[in-house]
This record gives sequence, C-alpha cells and structure tokens, in this order.
Amino acid sequence: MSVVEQGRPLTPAAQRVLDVAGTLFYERGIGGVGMELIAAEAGVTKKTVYDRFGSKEALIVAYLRTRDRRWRAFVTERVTAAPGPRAGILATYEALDTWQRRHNARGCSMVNACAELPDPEHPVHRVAAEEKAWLRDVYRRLVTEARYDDPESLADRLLILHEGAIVTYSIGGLPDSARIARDTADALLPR
Amino acid sequence: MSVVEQGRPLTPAAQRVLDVAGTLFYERGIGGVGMELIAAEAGVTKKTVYDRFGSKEALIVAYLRTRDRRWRAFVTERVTAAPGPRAGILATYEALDTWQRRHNARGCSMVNACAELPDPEHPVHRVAAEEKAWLRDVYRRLVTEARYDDPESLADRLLILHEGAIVTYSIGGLPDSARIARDTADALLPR
DNA sequence: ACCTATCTATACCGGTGTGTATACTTGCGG
DNA sequence: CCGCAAGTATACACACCGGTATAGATAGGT
Repeated sequence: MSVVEQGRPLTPAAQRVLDVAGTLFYERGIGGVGMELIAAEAGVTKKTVYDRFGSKEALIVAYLRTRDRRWRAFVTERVTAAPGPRAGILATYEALDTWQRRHNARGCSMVNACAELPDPEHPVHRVAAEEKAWLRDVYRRLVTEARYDDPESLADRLLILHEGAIVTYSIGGLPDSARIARDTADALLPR
Repeated sequence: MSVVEQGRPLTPAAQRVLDVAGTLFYERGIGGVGMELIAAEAGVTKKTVYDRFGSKEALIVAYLRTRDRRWRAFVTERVTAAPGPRAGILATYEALDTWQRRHNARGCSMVNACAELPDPEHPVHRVAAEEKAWLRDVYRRLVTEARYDDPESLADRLLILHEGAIVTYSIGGLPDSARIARDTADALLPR
C-alpha cells in the first residue's frame, strides 16, 4: 500500500521525492516531468517512488495537496493576524503578493494542473475545486463578520479579484496585480 | 514551406485539420492530442498535416491565433455596438458571459496552453501576452474615452476582473462569474 | 499534354514515458 | 537472531508520439 493512502508520516526518501516533484511539476509542468527524472533528482530509484506513491497520478495529487496545505496555512496566518475582518480581507491579497514574489512565477498550480489534465473525473479537479471553495468560504466568513450587505455576492467578487490577480501576474504582464486587486477590494468594501 | 508561414488561404484539408485541432486541443489539452488523431479525425493523412503546418508547434500557434482572432472580433463587435465607453466596458463582460456559455467549459485557451508549455521562449507565450495586452488596451482606450481618473490603474483593475471571471467560471464553481464581474465593474465606474 | 500542387496510403525510426520484475543490501525492533 | 520495512541497482515490457520516407492518385492551369 502506498504511503499516501493513509496519512502515515512520509519516509525520508518519500519526502525527498515529494519535494523534488513539487518544484519540478510546478516549474516544468506535470506532463513535462517524467518519473525517471523525479527519482534521479531525489537521489532515489524509480522503484522507491512507486513503492511509496503507487502511481504518477497519486504523486500529482500528493503534490497538489501539499502545496494547498502550505498556501492555506500562509493565508490563514495572515488573516488571523489582521486587526479585523476588513483588514483580514485585504490581508489575503497582501499574502498573495508576498507568495507570488517569493515562489510563484508560473501561476496557480491548481489551474495549471486542470489545464494539463482536462478530464473532469481526474482527482486533481476535486482538489482544485476544494481549494477554491475554501477561499470562497474564507471571504464569506470575513464578509459576514464585517456585516456587509449581500455577503455572498460580495465574497464572489472578492474571489474573482483574487483569481484574476494570479492570472494577470503570470501572463497578463501585471507584476503588481495583487496590489491592484487589494486596492480594488479596498474600494469595494464600505468603511 | 508550410501554409501558415505566410498568410495564404488554407487548403480545404488544412482548414479541416485546423478546425479539428481547435476542438481537440481545447477539449483534451494540447498534450492529450496526438498528430495521428488529429489527422484521422480530419479525414487526412499525417503527411498532409505536416505538409501544411510543418510541425505540431506551428499547428498549436495557428490554433491559438485563430481562436484569438475570433474572440477579438466578438468582443470588438459588442463594444462598438455599445452606446458609449462606459457601456462598452460593461459589454466586454457581457460578451464574455455569452462566449463562455456558448463554448467555454474549459477556461482560457491561452492560459491553458501556457500551463502546458511552460518554457517562456515557446511561441505560445508571445501569443498569450499579445492577447492580454490587447484586452488591456481595449480597457485603456475606453477608460480614457470616458475621462475617468487614473485611467491606467482603472484599466488594470478591469483586466483583473475579466481574467478572474474566466478562471472562476471553469474552476471556481461560479457559473455567473462574468455577470458578477460586470456588476463589480459597474460598481467601480463613476457614473 | 504536361507539370505542379494537393492529397492518400503505409511503413518506419528514434525517443520517451509509465510501470513492473528480479536480486541484493541495510538497519531496526521484538 | 530473525524478520520486516526501506531502499539500491538494473533491466525490461509495452505503448505512444513526433516526424520522415516512399510511392502513387487526382485535378487544374498553361
């Protein structure tokens, strides 16, 4: 049984494989990276990779889940540190700005994965949908907490701004997209 | 010399190939479609495909350029039919709404292509950048024409809303994303 | 009548990619 | 001390994919 099918802690080799897969999948695309290369780069045999993860599909899912977990923790930290719900909303865009400048020249890993694996039955679509639903809930919660009118519609608007900032940063030629999205949200939110 | 390297009219077989490639690339992804399949589906030999287009890369570029041309014509038509610059801006989101409901369950073909072919030197990145730059210019022109303050910043905000609506429609679970983006723009633009 | 462009039919080459099989080693816990 | 989990090393099966080669058919223009 592979190590991902129940949340056991990763073996050292499996951790290295997951780390390498994370950077390679993101930088070169999922289809552009073979299991052979991942194994070599992690200093591991292909057999070890398959013993730990079972298949490429499972490794892809593990890669996305790991990235998702980190991203959620990063945002949550920034939001809870904010002095109130309104500042919390703006903090999501500031977090995005920081995240992008740190390690995000290639857009959203979820969106990219869905682009490469179009079959809607493929597990990556579930992971991606969960991530977007999570962010939408974050906005809903904050908007409700701030007692704005029409919270659901407002949360959708904030989500659209967020996703738009990600795309326009990587291919729209807007290196300040997150900051612009933040200011747009600031203009949309009553004081 | 291939038929795309100078704008000669396409031969009947080449046109069929381009049509088939258009739907298949979009629906199954570029990496998920082989030249063999495209040829077969178009009722054509692989040799014909290579005689007309030269390579898969060139066929991909032709596919994106064709789609881009149609999209620009569609938007331009709606914008020029609008009674003024403010209505023109809103018309871009209404056009997106129509376009998405008609044939767009899988997001932006440019974004998807860039996700599949990460090398920034690959020609698809140039095509994608041109398309986004064009849309940004559309917004700049309209915003300037409407004599709003800070036109460049406002145009960027409108572009972010637009791209966000595309992503959240296909992955974010917002079937009304374009309409929401339109209403958001409506709220942002002084009357 | 001939030439050229277009297209069919089919076979093939080299490379790559996922996944499996086999045999051996190392280290730790009961 | 033994057994099991984790890992190395290597080879291989099988499929697919981009691209090429060869040979022939068809039709329109000069």
